[in-house]
Amino acid sequence: MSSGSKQPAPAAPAKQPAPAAPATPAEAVAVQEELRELVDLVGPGPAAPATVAGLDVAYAQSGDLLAAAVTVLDARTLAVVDSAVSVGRPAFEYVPGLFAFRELPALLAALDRLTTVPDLLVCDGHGLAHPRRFGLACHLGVVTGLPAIGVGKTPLVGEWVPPSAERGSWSPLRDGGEIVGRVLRTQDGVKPVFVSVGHRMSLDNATAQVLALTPRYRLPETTRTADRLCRDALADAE
DNA sequence: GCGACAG
DNA sequence: ATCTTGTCGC
Repeated sequence: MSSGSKQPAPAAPAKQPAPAAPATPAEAVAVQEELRELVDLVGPGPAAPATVAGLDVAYAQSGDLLAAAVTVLDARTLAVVDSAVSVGRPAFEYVPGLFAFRELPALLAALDRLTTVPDLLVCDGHGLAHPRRFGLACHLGVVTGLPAIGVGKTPLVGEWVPPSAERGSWSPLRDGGEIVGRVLRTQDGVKPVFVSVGHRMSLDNATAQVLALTPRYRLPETTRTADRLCRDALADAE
């Protein structure tokens, strides 16, 4: 578009030029230290997103092949309206705290294949609830410019007390003197999940979105549909 | 030194 | 993440 267009430029979320892929854990840490400054902690993010994306990755037994999937759900009906997959190799060894570098390239490739742009990314892993406050959800949020939240099944950092047994109850996840997320009960009597902000979202809104995505099961429908898709894609690839 | 450690 | 049998419960 020329600078003489009638309309002002759309307020497109600023994508972040992807830094070179790190080759060593030390380089990966340096990338995190650099990108963490770009995380938007204010949000508050969309109160009523039209579409919400789920991202997940499945690995082959051999460990040298993976399939990444993104499913986009209508936030109101939770029906899948778009999806994409990408098969590849793990881009990094698995190191707790550097987990994102393994799956990021494949996840970004899958995101690129979508025909729509989701209003929110729901990631399988943590956001701020990370040793350097830059988990997968922050990384994906900063690189895509999209609002993002992290939903982890097990803790990585922090201390907490179990929330009461009813769906919707939560307790703060604390680490190093700060609140980095929430331990949220998504169904009565099930193990809680660990919700944290990724990018351009408030913790309150992140919690609300996760509850809206868990009408029946412990994990968000976004995660469930993406999990099924990447498993199927991996089976086809083998 | 020992234990913990997203997926 | 993935490897794994049965089992308890709706």
